[in-house]
Parts: sequence; structure tokens; C-alpha cells
Amino acid sequence: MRVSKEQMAENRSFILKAAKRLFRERGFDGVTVAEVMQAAGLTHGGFYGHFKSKEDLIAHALETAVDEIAESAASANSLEAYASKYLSKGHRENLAGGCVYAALSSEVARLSLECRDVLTDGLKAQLDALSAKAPGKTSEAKRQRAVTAWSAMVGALLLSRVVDDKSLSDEILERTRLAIAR
Amino acid sequence: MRVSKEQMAENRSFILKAAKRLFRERGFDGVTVAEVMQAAGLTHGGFYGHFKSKEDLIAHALETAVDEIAESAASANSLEAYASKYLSKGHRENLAGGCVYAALSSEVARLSLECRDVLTDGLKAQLDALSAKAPGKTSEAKRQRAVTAWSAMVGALLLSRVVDDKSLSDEILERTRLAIAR
DNA sequence: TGTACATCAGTGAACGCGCGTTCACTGATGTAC
DNA sequence: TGTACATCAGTGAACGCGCGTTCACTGATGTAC
Repeated sequence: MRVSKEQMAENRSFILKAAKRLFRERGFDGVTVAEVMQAAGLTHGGFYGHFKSKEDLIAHALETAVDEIAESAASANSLEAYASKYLSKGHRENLAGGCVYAALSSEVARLSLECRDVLTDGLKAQLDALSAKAPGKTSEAKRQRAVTAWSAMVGALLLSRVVDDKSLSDEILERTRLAIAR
Repeated sequence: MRVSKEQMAENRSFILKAAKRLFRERGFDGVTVAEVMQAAGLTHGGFYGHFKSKEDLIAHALETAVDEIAESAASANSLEAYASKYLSKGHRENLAGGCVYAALSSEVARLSLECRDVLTDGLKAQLDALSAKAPGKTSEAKRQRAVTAWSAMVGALLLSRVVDDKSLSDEILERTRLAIAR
């Protein structure tokens, strides 16, 4: 049952949206192509009309996930405000809708160069955006603040999710937020 | 061909050693039981004489990997010295032999409670050890330094591995090292 | 504008491969006498 | 201490399931007249 060109484009974006959420929630190997298609409201057979392979889907899904982060950083009022939102309990609990670096970092480091390129470009944009918002007299000082704050944010969110003890998890987030606000 | 009790204990430790390295290098799903056994110098059939399941192996391998980190932190001279070693290019390139949190963090957050318990206990020990080495007048100040430094170290190492651009990767490590030394 | 036909997005069964796991077997270990 | 037998760690073939991928088919879209 052929669908219109607009419908097909919409379907593709449904697939990407579903993949973006599912991959962050369960990891690349924890999600099947069939599950992504079902979440997008389609059947698995049609998948290869949209993407070359699962790996191709991963690359495109990462792109949209990276864009999402860049937008949220660009719309923040200050580095401190961004850190406060990033290091919130809400973000910690929202794996599927949260930061792609924190959700997939260790898996991504083993991905193809194509996928890592996407994340590298995203990270550059992220660091530039945060540098612009960071406090500091010189651009060097601003960048120093931005890079270290971003490392701390990603690390803290990750550790807070690994940890199985609520008060320790909260402590990690809170102390890191404090350190970034300084 | 039955082996002696001592040989069997040694074989078990070979399996754990191989698993610890392979999991960090390729992730849990990127390594098969047969590969672990082969790396340990055995055949795959004997695996279930040592462990209940692959997941059981993961839990035990994580334990030994966590111990490894705790030891390296305990033997460091200062927080600064530890950070300098942790944030080195050597560590970045040594995925298989490096920090388990940086290598497996995002996958671990989706693991069973049993596995997360192991990492939670390890993290507590790690933070206590680093707090003792951290500079600061009060124990509160020391802990604040230790927790934020540790988050930043893990995050920076992870990001430096994701990034596909050597100079950016180096920059992340170097700036974070600088921030911890302050 | 209306009709006839070609195109092709989506369907769902099927394929083939790899992986975790099981099992009958082997032969060295360890024990009972 | 030496011998006979039971035990059981390790072997490798086999099983079964799930997953990525393919393919013949369907029927709505879009186009040519």
C-alpha cells in the first residue's frame, strides 16, 4: 500500500524519532529494528526502504539527537542555568529524552567513524555554545570553564545513573552543580 | 579431562581476567561467551561449570574491575597526581585496561540491580579514597573536591574517547587536568 | 477533468546466521581399600 | 604405598531462539493520455 511522498517523509521522521528515544533508553544492541518500526507505527519490512541498515539508522538518529542538545544549550541563559537543568533529577530519570552523550557515550566510542564524526561535530558546537555563555574575562577563560563544566556535567549525570543509592546519586548531581556555579 | 582444583581455580581467574578486558574493550554485547573462553585458553562448553550465565560472569568481572580502580586510587599520592594519570593519553588509548566506569558506564546504567550494586559499592570506596587525598581544610571541602573531580575525570575521559579529532580530544583532557589542579 | 496504467511504500512471511546454552562424552584427578 | 574405581572439569557438537535482512506481494499514489 503505497503512501504519498509527504506521508513517506513523515514516516521517516517517525522512525528517527522512535529510534532516537529507544536507543538512548536501551542502547543500540538493546533495540531491534522491528521494535523501532513498531514504535513508529509501521512494520519491520518497510525499514529498508528508508535506511541502508541498522547502522545507517544509528548514524541518522544520532544526528537528530545531537541537534536536540545543541538547541537546548543555545537557548540557555547562562552556563550555570544550563548546568542546573542538566544536573536535575528530572534529567537523570529521563534517559530516553535526555542527553545523548550521557546515554550512549561508552557505546559510541566503539562505533564506526561515520557515527563518531556526527558526535564530534555536535560536541564542537556544544562547546562553542557553552563557551559563549560561560563567565570569564577572556575567551580563553570562558572556554576553559565551558570544557571543564561540560566534562563534569556528562560525568556526573552518568555516575548518578549508574549508582543504585539515591542519596549518593543526588549528592553527585548537587555537588557538581555547586562546583560549576562556583 | 578433569583438572586439579588449583588448575580449576586458576582457569576461573583466567576467564575473569579475559572477560574484564574484553568487556571494557568491546562492551557486554560485543563479546561472546565463546570469545571470553578462547581468550582464557579454554573451550566454550566449560563455561557453565564456572558461571551460571553470561550475566553472572558480567557481575563477577565488574567486581574485579572495580577492585582494580580502587587500588589505583588508593596508591595515588594526591588527587592531582591521580587525575594526571587518569587523564593521560595512555589511559585514553587503553580502553581494555582502563577505568571501568568510563568504559562501560552507559551500558551499566541499564544492567541488573546486582551489577549496579557492585559498581555503587565501588564508587563509594572510590569517592572515600579520593576524598582522603583531596586538598581542603574541612572534610566537607575535601569531599566536595573529590566528587566533582571524579565526575569531571570520568566525563572528560569518555568525551575524549568519543571525539574523532585528536586536538579536541587532547584539549578536553588537558583542560580538565588543569581545572582539577586548579 | 476523467480514466487506465505504472510505480513503489508498506506488509508480513521467510531466510540465514550468530549467540547463549545444553549435553553426551572423555580422560585426568582424587579417593577408598 | 599401590591399585581400582568414582568423580567431575573440560570438550565440542548440537539446539533453539532472536535478530538483521530479503523478497514476493498488495494496493494506494501519481502520471500519461
